[in-house]
Amino acid sequence: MARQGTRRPAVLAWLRLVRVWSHVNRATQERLRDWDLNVAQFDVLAHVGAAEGISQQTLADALLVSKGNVCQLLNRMERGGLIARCPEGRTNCLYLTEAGRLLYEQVVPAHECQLNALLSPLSLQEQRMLLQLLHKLERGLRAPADPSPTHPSASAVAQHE
Amino acid sequence: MARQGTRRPAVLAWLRLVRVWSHVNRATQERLRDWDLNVAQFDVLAHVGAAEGISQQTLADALLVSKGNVCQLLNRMERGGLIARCPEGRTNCLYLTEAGRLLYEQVVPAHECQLNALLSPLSLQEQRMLLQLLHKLERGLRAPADPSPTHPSASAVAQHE
DNA sequence: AATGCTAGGTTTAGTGCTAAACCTATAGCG
DNA sequence: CGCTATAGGTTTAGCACTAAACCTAGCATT
Repeated sequence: MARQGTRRPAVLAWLRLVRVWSHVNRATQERLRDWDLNVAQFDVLAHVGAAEGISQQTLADALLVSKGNVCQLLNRMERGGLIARCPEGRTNCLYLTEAGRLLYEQVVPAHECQLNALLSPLSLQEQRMLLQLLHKLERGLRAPADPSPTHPSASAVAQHE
Repeated sequence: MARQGTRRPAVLAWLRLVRVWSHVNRATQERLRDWDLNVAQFDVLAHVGAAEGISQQTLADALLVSKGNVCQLLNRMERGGLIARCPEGRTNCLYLTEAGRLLYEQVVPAHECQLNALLSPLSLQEQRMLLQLLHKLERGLRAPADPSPTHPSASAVAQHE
């Protein structure tokens, strides 16, 4: 309670990011219930719809979830008639069914629309700024063992203890 | 993937935000395993340590989780000797035990340090920019759902004690 | 061909969270 | 007082995800 003043921007930014994530996530979740989808299922639908023929493993990597999870998700969605597994060699290529594509073409624009609305407290320019910052951050995160620690901003790391 | 060009900044920003969230979350999770804590338990520890005497309900609201979840978390942490429930009226006031405070004073700075390192791809100024954008976004998100913005000034400062 | 290796997929045990029902002490009100 | 409503906490059923074991088809090497 005493150390509010000592909080670094990184910590505060993370707290806010978590809250924003949580809020948007919940809103999304609620909205998707209208189509009997949860967020993970939507992600599958959107991803397969945008890149048909993708394999389960690749899909799992793209969605940042385990392949076991993808397998279970697909079981349900296949049973629900949205997705088709098409064995090819030893991989399953994934495609939308008729129903799947129909749903895709409704729900994806709706979702993008909702996101647009949710982010509307920021102007377009601010959204682009946010996008850019997150992009930079993400690239930096993905290369943690970066052999070129060129940034003098490493002072951030060194300043503890 | 396919239709990148048609995507609005809001959608792209959200995708990036999710990836950043996921990455940092995982990194945090891994680090906390050294102390036999998961993220939720850490959050409880950090929050109670920063605001002792808080009630379970208030804690749940602050952590954006259900009170049932908090109850279960506290059961374990109480059994683990980190947290003490102190009944007062019909509410339970929460305090850290000796061991809890000891852990708190190790793990919270370490966590903040890790966050600092994780966000270090961004300069301090960029972190502040990010913080500001997220702050604005968060306020905007909370507003449409909440028709009574009774304390507009307080929300800016006293968010986290 | 026979052998072994590996990549893709599936299964399963276990964890963490939620929603919703449940319990109970207190507050409010007649 | 006594009765009800409700806020805080607990319990429970169920879902979503993971890690890790498992399975098996295809490939390489011999």
